[in-house]
Amino acid sequence: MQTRQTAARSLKEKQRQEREELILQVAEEVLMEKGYYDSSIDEIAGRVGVAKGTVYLHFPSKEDLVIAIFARDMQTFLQGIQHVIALKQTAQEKLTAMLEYLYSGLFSKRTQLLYTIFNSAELRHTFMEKKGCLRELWEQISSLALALLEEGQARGEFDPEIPTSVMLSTFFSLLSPHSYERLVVNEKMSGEEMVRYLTRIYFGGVLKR
Amino acid sequence: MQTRQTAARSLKEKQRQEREELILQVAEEVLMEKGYYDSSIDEIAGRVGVAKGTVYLHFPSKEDLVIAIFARDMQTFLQGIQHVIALKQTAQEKLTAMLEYLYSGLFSKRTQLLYTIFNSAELRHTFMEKKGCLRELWEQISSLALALLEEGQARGEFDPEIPTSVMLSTFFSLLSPHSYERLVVNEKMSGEEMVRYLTRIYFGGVLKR
Amino acid sequence: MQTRQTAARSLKEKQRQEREELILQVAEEVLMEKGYYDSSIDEIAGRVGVAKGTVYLHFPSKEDLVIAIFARDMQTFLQGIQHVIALKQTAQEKLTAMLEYLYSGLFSKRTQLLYTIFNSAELRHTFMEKKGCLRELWEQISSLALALLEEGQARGEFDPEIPTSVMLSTFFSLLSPHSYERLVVNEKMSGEEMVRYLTRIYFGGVLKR
Amino acid sequence: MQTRQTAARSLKEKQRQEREELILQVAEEVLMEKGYYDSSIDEIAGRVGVAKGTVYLHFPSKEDLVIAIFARDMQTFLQGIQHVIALKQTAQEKLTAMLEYLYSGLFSKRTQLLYTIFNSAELRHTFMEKKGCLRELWEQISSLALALLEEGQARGEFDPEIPTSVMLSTFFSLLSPHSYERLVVNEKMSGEEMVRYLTRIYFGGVLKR
DNA sequence: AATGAATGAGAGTTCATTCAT
DNA sequence: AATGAATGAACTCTCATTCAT
Repeated sequence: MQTRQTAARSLKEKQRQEREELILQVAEEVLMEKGYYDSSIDEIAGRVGVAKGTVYLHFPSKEDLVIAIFARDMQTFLQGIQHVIALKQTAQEKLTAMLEYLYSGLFSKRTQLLYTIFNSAELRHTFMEKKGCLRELWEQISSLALALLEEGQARGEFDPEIPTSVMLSTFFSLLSPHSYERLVVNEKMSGEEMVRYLTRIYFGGVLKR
Repeated sequence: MQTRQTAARSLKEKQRQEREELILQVAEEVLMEKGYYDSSIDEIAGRVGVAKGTVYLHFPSKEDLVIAIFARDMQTFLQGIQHVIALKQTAQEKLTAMLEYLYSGLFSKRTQLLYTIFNSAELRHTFMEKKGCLRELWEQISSLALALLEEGQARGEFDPEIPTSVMLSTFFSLLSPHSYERLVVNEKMSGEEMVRYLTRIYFGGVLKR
Repeated sequence: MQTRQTAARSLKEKQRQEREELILQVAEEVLMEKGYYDSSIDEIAGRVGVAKGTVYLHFPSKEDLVIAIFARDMQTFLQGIQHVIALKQTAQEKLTAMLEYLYSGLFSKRTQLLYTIFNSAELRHTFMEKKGCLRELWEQISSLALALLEEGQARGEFDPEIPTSVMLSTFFSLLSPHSYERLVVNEKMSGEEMVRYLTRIYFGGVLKR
Repeated sequence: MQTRQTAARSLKEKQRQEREELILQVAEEVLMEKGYYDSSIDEIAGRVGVAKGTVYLHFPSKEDLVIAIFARDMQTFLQGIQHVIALKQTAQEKLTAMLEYLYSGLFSKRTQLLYTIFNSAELRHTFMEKKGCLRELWEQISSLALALLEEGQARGEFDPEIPTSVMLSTFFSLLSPHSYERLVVNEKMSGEEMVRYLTRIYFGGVLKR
């Protein structure tokens, strides 16, 4: 049986988490619009509709707020990826499913955000190469893809003369924010279609077969 | 006939241009070392050996200075690319030569710099989508590659089912700063070797032939 | 006869006072450890084990909390001093006993705290020269010593050519926190020994007798 | 012969030093009025009549500004003290001259300021016990007085049973800001008179001779 | 033309205080 | 009565930009 107090406490806790989630969402939006340096805590707080201090109640610094956003996204990625690759058989199918997942619907924007960080030397250093959990999460995602590439190579699916490290880098470079903006935003190509072409290039090359 | 005055004036003009060139070079170095937000006009002026105000005599704002750097780099790229592709026959050879040029020796760092800007939402907006000059240059470079892809496709070299816009995006995504750091900086792969693998993937795919 | 209600009320009142006392004790500790500006209500509440708001139920502001601490300490001092001087005969003995009391055992740290406040322009202004209570208490302690000095002077014990106001100031300056730290903390001199030397200087001067 | 340029440069340099001096003076005033924590760079800049940034042009941080103030004061003290003690013979005369110097005219307020810092545990730690030049300067002033006390004791002038470290601490405790405010500000005693009484107590004690 | 001192808006961060629950 | 989330003013510090010399 719940006492009134525990009920109240869990209500507060729930509200707290809702607010934290709201801050994370708004901060992610602002981050995607303006990038790390042009996003200010003032603006994030303003858009959420709380005072600046409230943001600091949930996240001890701007850096920590951004890390929380990325950690959440990467965890979502990791779980989603693990789920979708479990449904496929070959390495090629699994890698394709990974790409489809990363650039489908809701996640495409988040993927863009992550790319932005990874492609900026300064930010990558700040957020990935320090102790934090982000490095670890990235290594997990990265290892997952690498394992598939090695497995595929071992089984004779993939070109044995290309180092898997190159295959891996290329795999994650397939969709830069630049490409995304050009193809999906400007040329109105659907995400699915884009992924279809990208995987076709990745696996088969651009040459006529 | 030149009067003493016009001679003096042209000397000054020459010195002015030399100084401007020096500022551009130093600013590019600083930009590559520290990124856009951590580069300060103070540091650039300091390294050049002029006062801060002098930088503003040449470039009306930090933004304009950076635009000038990129414009110069992109012009160099454009000319270099035009030169190297003139020496090759097929579209594939020409595109390969383009990549080799972009990531060879001196230019690899500049290429990284450009990629960083293009892949950062906030900076791309600031530098590409506002004032025309950079956008126009990029379109030229981009058109050059696009023309090769279309030509190659028309001649039956390239897969006719992949839209050339996708081929183009993928072509320019081949080397992200992330890949560069991973492969060249961490794994000590040579630039040439990396380009060889990337073109092999680009043209032939990762599948076993 | 007490009704159940009044009994309950007095119980609550007792708990209230115990809590207030606990807050005072903890706040004093924190104050001694960190000084006025580096002590936060958050930390005090945290160490007491209550919420921040609860501290404000007892003390309307940080300033008032600190005033309450000092008022309590000064009242303790006043009573202690009155007690120890009652046991002595001459003015010199009584003053010596006062010093011994102030810097013995438990009180030395509180004395330091008071000195810190009194010797800081900003804090003295805030705490002594505004609201009356502390000022009044200090006047009482001060008057007690002054009366002894005047009495001693009248009886021919003390130098008649030194104004008692100067004797008084000097008396209270004998042990600055600076001296305390130097002699007791760094040089490991015992409190008693230090008081012995200080009174020797105060009463007899540093000259050879 | 001075060129126009060098003349201009030295003018600028002169103006720069004048401004720096003005900032130091104003900052010292504010510091004396409000103490370290309640002084803000905004207020100092405002009183000087410059923008906040200008203060940071001269001093890299609030801490450094305060250190500069103290360093300047302590250097002035050190030189003044060395000068006045050179004119006296015995240790007693020299120490008296030191006190007279420290609390005379212009310096009395600065002395108060230094005392405030020395008597606040937190500030002493920040400003004295780090690497800075302040510790060194203080050691020099302190050593000067200690040497006189030891010399006086060796020559039989001073009580051989009181450790010189105690004599030293007591010497520097003679005039606390508290005493100063009480005697000079409230009771309108002149600085000279006060020093006369203080030295009388210090050297001869308060007892009737 | 060249300087660099001066500016001041704006950043991240802290914390005493309030008040709905 | 007790809570602690929320507030927002105030802080130190930065740096692109201006302008008197």
